[in-house]
Amino acid sequence: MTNYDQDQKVLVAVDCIIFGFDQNQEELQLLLIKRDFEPERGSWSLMGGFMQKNENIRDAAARVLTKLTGLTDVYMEQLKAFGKVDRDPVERTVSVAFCALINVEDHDQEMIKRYSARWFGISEIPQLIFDHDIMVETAIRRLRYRASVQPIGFELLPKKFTMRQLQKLYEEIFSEKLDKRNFTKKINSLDILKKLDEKDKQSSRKGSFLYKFDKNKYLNNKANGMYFKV
Amino acid sequence: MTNYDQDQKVLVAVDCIIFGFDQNQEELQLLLIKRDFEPERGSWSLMGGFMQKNENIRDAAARVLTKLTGLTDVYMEQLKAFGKVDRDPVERTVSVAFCALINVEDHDQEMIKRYSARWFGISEIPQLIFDHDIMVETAIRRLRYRASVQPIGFELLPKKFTMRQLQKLYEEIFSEKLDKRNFTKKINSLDILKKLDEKDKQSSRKGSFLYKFDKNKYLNNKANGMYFKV
DNA sequence: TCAAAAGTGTTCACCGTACACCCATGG
DNA sequence: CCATGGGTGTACGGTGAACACTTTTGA
Repeated sequence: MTNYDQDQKVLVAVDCIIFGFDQNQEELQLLLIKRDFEPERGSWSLMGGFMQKNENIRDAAARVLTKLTGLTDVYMEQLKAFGKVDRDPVERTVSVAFCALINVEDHDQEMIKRYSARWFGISEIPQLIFDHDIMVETAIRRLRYRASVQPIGFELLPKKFTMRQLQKLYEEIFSEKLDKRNFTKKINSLDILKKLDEKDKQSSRKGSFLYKFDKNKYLNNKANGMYFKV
Repeated sequence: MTNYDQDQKVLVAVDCIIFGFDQNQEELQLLLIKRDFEPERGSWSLMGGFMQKNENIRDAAARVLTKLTGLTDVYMEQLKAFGKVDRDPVERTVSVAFCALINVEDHDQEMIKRYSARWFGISEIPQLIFDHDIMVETAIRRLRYRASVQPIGFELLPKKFTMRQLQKLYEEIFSEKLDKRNFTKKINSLDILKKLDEKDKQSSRKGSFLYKFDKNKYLNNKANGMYFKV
């Protein structure tokens, strides 16, 4: 075995674009941390870390996510590598961005405080360090695409949710109002939900029925293809 | 400025999935090289190389592509990073895969010989080294998606082409037969081609009209959205 | 009894799909 | 004159999009 050129080694980082859906504000949000280290101490940033030499890159991203949220087994998707020479002022670093969808209820509030992290609505994201703003843009585009192709929204909701919550979530993802009747019709036609006998009374006097995502139904109907228009 | 942890540096490679469309065989093809160095000497492989420390990752991919084909200003799209610990047996290496679309007529035949490279139809791709087969799968999926969203096919054709060639190309990309009338109708409705007065007489006695991609028309109609069904 | 959200059906326009015949030409 | 590929139009069905009223119930 020959050895490769050793002079050109660089650091590989991972950065996590963490999406959540705030039930109360009915808002798609992003979890950002306030850096308490140089460079750019005090600026807002994605949660990141360095890939270890003996660690799969995907595992590195999962580790970093767990460090901030306490969550494991989270939906994660790699976006791409960001590799401009000067993207990190300290040293040449290639960063691989991952986008994660979490159920906000589940995550560890204490851990978040430890990193001075905060949720931001996707329409009010502050300026971010390095090329993190481009990563976020990329992530939102990917989320939209993914949501139009797979029933991915359920990752962002609690186990039980109402049709209205689901609709609000998709409205946030696609940044457009959807028609209540058309939405219900579409979702029902996909045949991937189980309607429960319970109602959620939080948001109205009448109450609205709760649903669960039914993975078995989904796997049977997988041939369906598109879920929503892009 | 603090310094990051220096122990974890790794090599970053780029690998190019190079697509071409063979006019004669009407086949979508992939350009592969026969490795004349260890490890895996003699095996088929994607063209790759290492990113230099002072080089944007995208530029590294372009450099590698030029090295093999002689071409510059080629359509390239990053797929993603591949970063399993053991993907390269020699040493920990993260590879970023790029997919490139080239016009086969333009490329440098001599250079290809120098690398013992060869074109393979996408349905007859040999076993590849490392995780290159997964990269190729990913690239084909991305090509399909991209072709359904952008008028990308023209990158693979000569400047002037017939409606039949374009159709064959899309048939290859989507691996399905398309109806001649529906195809023509669809393409015409997009209003992105300029019909020329010339005919190509190679494939029939009657001859078939040549077209050119009209970038101005395309940019004006960009709002169109989808191009083909996925 | 009233305010506020939940739930529900129909119509129309457009687009994707299926489908078959005539045309032009070189040999 | 004929074999070969090139070019063209129509009819149907499905899906997305627009649109408004009734129901429930806690205050």
